[in-house]
Amino acid sequence: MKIDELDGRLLTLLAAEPRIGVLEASRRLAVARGTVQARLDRLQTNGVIRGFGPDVDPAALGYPVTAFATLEISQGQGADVRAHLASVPEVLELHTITGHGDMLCRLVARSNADLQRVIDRVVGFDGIVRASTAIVMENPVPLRIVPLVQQAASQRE
Amino acid sequence: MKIDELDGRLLTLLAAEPRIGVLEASRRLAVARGTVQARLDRLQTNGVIRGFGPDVDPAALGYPVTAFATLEISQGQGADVRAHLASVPEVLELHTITGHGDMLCRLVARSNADLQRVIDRVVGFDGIVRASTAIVMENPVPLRIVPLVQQAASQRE
DNA sequence: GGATCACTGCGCAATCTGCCTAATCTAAGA
DNA sequence: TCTTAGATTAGGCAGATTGCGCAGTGATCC
Repeated sequence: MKIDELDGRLLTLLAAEPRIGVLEASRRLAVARGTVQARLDRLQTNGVIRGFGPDVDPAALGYPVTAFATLEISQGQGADVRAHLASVPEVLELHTITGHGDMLCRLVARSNADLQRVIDRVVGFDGIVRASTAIVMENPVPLRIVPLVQQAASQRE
Repeated sequence: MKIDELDGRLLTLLAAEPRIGVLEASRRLAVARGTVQARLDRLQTNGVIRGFGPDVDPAALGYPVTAFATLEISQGQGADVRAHLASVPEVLELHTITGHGDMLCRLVARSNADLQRVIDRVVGFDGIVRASTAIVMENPVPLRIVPLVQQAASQRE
């Protein structure tokens, strides 16, 4: 979907201050309330905005350790492995990636020691041939979307 | 921070239907409005809830390709490399991970061909010794937090 | 026995939302 | 150039929600 400059400003504003309502947003953007409402509807209808889910910090919940695990899956076991990984709460996301049956998943744990337990649980499943884990030390760029939105918004086409 | 069962239900509810207000939430949870308000305040104060930023889908914005790149950084160049990566809109997040100056970043691109451009831009910087990229094919488990929240909420201690 | 803390149920003023209308603009097509 | 569909604006209205405060009540901890 094509995003224009106003959409970009709206998304940036919402990212910065998610709690503001439609009315306040329209004031900030210096447009009519109806316009903001229409833009929001359109952005949501087109799937640009998936929702406004609460952004929960695993660290604050007691899971300060994050890690990425690359898994090698044996042929034909993909579906089972996915179901298994989906059943582990500490698996925050899972991707299948290029490579011979490879998957990449993001894990969290209560401590480095606890990470061992999580990994054991993750890889202790038939079909997972090999696993290599990288522990996250710092997060210089937390998951962000604003720069991309602004690039998309400024792109004439 | 310790999360109890009510916090868990509240977070789960908010994740499922982010648009509902405090009043509606209190009805769903069968507690007083003030309680929900107090819980929300506490969760936000303690950093469990970082915010309610709009969840933007890069694919809907025209960036349907996601990839993870592992970068090897030469000693002492960390800060510069971080700044460089932070300046690239297509870099959605960046982590430093275990390994000798290794970093892991999530990228998006408009197409597989465009990904080449992004990668060139990312790695075309002094201090990046080596890079290996894995393209995401499927995303069986999108970034989620509810299972972890529920586990944390049910954990007596 | 206090004392503290969380929860409840209530109320009020101010604000916002959802929905609608009419007029104006704009950009693209005939 | 004229026409038309879509976007934007400025208002309006009823109803719902929010922010805030307060007293009463359990429950828990010393």
